Amino acid sequence: MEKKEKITDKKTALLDATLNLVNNHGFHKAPMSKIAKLAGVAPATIYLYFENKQDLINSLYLTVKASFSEHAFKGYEDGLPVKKGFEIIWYNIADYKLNKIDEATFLSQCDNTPIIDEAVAEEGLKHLQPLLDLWEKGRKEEIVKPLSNYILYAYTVYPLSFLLAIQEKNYYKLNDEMRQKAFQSAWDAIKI
Amino acid sequence: MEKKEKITDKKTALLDATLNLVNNHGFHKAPMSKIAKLAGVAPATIYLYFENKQDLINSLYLTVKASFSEHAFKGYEDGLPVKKGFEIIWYNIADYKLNKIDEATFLSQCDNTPIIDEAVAEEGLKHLQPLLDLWEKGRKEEIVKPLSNYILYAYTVYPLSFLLAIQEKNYYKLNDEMRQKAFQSAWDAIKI
DNA sequence: TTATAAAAAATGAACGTTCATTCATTAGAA
DNA sequence: TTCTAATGAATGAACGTTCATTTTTTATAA
Repeated sequence: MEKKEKITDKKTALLDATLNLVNNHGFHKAPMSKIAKLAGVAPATIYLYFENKQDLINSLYLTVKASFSEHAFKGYEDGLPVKKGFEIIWYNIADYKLNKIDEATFLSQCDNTPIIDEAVAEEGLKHLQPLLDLWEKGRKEEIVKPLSNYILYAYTVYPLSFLLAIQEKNYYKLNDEMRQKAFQSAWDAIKI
Repeated sequence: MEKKEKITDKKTALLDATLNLVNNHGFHKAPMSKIAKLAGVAPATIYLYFENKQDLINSLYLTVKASFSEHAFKGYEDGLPVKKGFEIIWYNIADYKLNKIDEATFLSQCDNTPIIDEAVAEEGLKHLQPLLDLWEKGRKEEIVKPLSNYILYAYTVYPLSFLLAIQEKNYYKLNDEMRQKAFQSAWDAIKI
């Protein structure tokens, strides 16, 4: 028990350190030596927990992606009305992107650069299935426009990445009122 | 005349090479030696045209951003009706993002990572002013929702980045019909 | 035009540094 | 004592950049 916890401890510290360094300085300025130092560990120790740097990055990506997906579907269940279900998921994602800033920023970076191995990136996509199912239902009920999942995603979830980036740069937080308006725009974009 | 052209030639070749390597393998796997080789030039030659690697990347960013902005406002003029003006600009941007794939992919990467110096990144933003002015007009005429420029951008232009990425990964091209539907969604998101 | 000198552009090898990774050794728990 | 986790110094490869030299272009004079 204790042993397991300790292992997780250092592993987590390493993942956290990597997240911070890659976010703030980019992959190319996040050397293993600095990651180790920030995690309070010797460089060689990294290799007890990860095969190499690429494995470290891939693991971080999958870890963060999993936490994101878990967040996205909190309180959601199949069978809810389409708009209600969509609202729940959308606000969950908004909360994650606008509060867990470091994690969300890192995901943005991974999705827009080739730093993650392709196979790993694809694995990260599978978590969104419930949302895709919901959209399918919405299309059948003619509540949602007959658009591909890609386009629906592009106009509802993806804009949140931009709002996150803006929020970070301007050091201001999107308040509840703005968030409601943003949701309305997302819904207007895809509703029939 | 000839001299000027030749200089531009090598500089252009270097920028092109950088664009390709950074796009396909990321900044950290785009060493100066490879950039030089791909441009058909000796490594030392790069330093005749650019101060260092950072300057090379910054220059590339500004060059591409300028070409993007030029494209965005082709055929647009002040005084057009808001929806018409927005349509022209939106389709221009869509054309750019979906056809000039390399350039657009590179811009995405720059906007989501810290590889560009902050001051340079801010300079790249100034080009969009006519669109911001148009939105201001739209808000005054109560055609466009009273949302900040950030949100309007997030729901109209930004989604195109996602569609670009998808198009790249799936090797399919968004046809005209899909493009029209995408425009409709963008407009639905922000119109009153 | 041709020959030659001066200037500019381009080069490839070399430099110092930084990096990811390894390994012999040590510290600590069982 | 035995075994595992952790270490810090060591290593070789790769990197960005520099520099002495060569090649190409331009300018000048015959």
